[in-house]
Amino acid sequence: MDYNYYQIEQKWQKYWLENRTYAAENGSEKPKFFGLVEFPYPSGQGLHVGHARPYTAMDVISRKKRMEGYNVLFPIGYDAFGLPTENYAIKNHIHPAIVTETNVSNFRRQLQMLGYSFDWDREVNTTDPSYYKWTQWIFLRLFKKGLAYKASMPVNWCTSCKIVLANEEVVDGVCERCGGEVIRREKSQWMLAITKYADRLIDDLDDVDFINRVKLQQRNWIGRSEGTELVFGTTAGDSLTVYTTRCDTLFGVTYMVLSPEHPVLEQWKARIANWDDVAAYRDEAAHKSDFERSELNKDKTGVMLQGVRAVNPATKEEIPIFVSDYVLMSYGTGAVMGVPGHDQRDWEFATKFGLPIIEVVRGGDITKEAFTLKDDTGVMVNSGFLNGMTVKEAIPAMRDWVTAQGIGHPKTNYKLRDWVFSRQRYWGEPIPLVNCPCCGWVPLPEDQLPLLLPEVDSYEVTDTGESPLSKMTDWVNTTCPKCGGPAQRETDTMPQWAGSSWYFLRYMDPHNDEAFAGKDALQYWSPVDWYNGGMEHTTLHLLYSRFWHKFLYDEGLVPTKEPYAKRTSHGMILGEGGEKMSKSRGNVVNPNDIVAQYGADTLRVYIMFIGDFTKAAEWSAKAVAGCRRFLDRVWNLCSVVRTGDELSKANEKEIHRTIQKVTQDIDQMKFNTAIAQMMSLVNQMYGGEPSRGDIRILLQLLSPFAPHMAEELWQLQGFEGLASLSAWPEFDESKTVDSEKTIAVQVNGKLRSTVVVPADSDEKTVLAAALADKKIAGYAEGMDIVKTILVPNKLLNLILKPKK
RNA sequence: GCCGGUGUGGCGGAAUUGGCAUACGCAUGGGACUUAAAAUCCCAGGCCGCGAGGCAUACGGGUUCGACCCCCGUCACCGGCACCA
Repeated sequence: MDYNYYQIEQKWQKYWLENRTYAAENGSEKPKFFGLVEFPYPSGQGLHVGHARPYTAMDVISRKKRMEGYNVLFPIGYDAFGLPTENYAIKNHIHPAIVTETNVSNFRRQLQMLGYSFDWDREVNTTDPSYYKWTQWIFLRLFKKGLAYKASMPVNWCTSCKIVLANEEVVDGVCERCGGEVIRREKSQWMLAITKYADRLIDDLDDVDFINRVKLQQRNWIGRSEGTELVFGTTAGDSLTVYTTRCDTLFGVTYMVLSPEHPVLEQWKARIANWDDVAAYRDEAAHKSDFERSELNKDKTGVMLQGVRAVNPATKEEIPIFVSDYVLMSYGTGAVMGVPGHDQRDWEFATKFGLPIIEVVRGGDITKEAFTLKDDTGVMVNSGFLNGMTVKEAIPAMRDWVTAQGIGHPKTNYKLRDWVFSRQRYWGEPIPLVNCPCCGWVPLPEDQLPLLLPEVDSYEVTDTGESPLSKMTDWVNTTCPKCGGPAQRETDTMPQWAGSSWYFLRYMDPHNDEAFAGKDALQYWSPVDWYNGGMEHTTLHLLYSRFWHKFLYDEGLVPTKEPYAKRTSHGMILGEGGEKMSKSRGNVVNPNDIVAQYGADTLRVYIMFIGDFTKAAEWSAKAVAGCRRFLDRVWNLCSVVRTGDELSKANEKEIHRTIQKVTQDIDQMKFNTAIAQMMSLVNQMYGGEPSRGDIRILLQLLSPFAPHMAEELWQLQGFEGLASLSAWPEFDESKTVDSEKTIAVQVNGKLRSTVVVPADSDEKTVLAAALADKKIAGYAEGMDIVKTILVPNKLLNLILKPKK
């Protein structure tokens, strides 16, 4: 009988779906396992083999957990708000909801085609009003706690399309669609105060099992830095505050620099003799994009203020103040003290403008470059009371001094910025706030949620940069929920990150219309036990969702501080030739084609066998065929009805080893070696007659990887129930060991021969066996055995020296 | 520049508290079956050498009875951040 993968896969997919085989149970007495994969953005291109890798991996893990007796929640959904859909809708004059519907159907069909054991009763879709009701509800909680606020923020503005662009639409400083100039423009935006959670987002990483590079990347992204804020007096009679991590170098400060956006400039306008130059420099900086401003850090530019100078509090000397765009308004205080001897950027600036460079830490050659080491290498000089100290000693000494003088204090800064939460787009969650001339921003009452997206005629953004919703005057004009007076709705929508920040919670209780999820469901399923996803989501999605979850925890709405107990990450699937798969390169592999040609089980086995799960892997059409060959061999071996429910003598040992290896490897995501071991077992079984008992175990181990075939053969052999719900086999370690061992024999560290001895033989026995070996005897001839090293059951090393 | 990762046959990759390097698969060669081919099944193989043996885990050192593995240095590639004071 041939392996008819098409019929078999159709049959079992239909069976699983109709019988709700993999539905998770709320309120079960069983231990739970919540395995999570990143839900897809349902693009028009459909599922990509890149999706198949992480999805198959977590499916394998979930299927094994189910067989191990867990109540498994393995859900899927769609993160369906987003730009590509909106752009497609604009271009083709189709409502984005309809585009989404079509794409979702396609994704669902493809996911089912791959035999994933998702609980299809729990599918979620972020664009569904019954879902985004709760996204809006959580936003309002944030708003009520003061964590959502309005601020003027720069946006990317395409001067030719006259629209606001997302960062990813700005390519090399120009508009991705038209190539037009992109400038920074201030716009009032909703912000979320994620920086208030910065410390906890760092510190709580100690309590979760995330792979190290995720933790590191999040820590670096948050960028906590411990330093000092210092106040400098000015000749204008006011003061200027700077942030520094090197307060020890205060005696070496020879100038100050302000960011072009620094507000003090306006205050000093009347005093600044060269105001025209300063204003011109400021305008020029404003017209530079972020890209231009940060791209070339080679040449420092700036203008010295005429008429205002600062005073170094340590030396009491007057020093000049500059404006320069190498200082960022968005970090620290927007002003820095210039220490050209010990900061490379300051060194370049001072060299260009001919400013004095003072050495205050001895140890380098400051005529060539700044000396920046912060360890014990340098010694303080030219620094009054700090002289003779190391930098490590001088930092706290100076911090104490400025604190005592009342001109400074310790301060922690972060690179992390607050989250810009507004988008001037149609296809996103409406922000449920009303702007009332009397009451200000007023949240919609809960019973008015969800605030639905209105039907609009055009999804095009306006040429003023406002959201398309702003043209809907019927929708925009409303009454204030507080005072009943005329008021206007917010017309910006939420970013795509909103819906994905809490979706894992909805899976726990997806049909609840009283709450985003019920208390019992949250208590039972929290936290997510294992979340696998791409490294590209480390600093945005993963951080945002941890932030929301911590907020919900503070509100008493979820039971755990952290949403995910464990986070792992997969490598990318590259096209043949080792390049990233892309439409333009024409190297995209469509899962539909592979399934049509070889079947879903082959695709699953191949994508798990392709290489180390955590590393990038190159697609190989030939190697796919090899995996199909393996499944054919399994089919030919197992489609013959066998006899004997006990394990066969010939295969028993290898079977126990395989159970052990597959069990351990799946837990460590070493899927490739688990499959290699099953291949070896099958190779061995070809050498003899496997019993029905042998086959049973093989099918169970194979079931997570090739579930359709395993199920079919299970039925064919007449085993009870479903392979995928059978109890995961256990191994007996004592049955995995050999009674005889092959011992490597080395002479002076080089392998010279091998001998076979009973397991656990002592040194004497092994040595005797070794000396009985012709080759070893030859080496030992005329030599003294100086030393022997035995690694039990593995190796014997003889150290020989010529006899005297 | 800073942070992290990786480097093993013709190819994808195995092997870690330091103990037989190259499992498994692809490609290749040989054999069986076949009128023949495909498919299938079996066997072989790091490189050099007739052989004894020698040389091999990016490169150069070191520690060790013994190093793909640990330490020091160098190179290459990949990812993240990047004027963060």
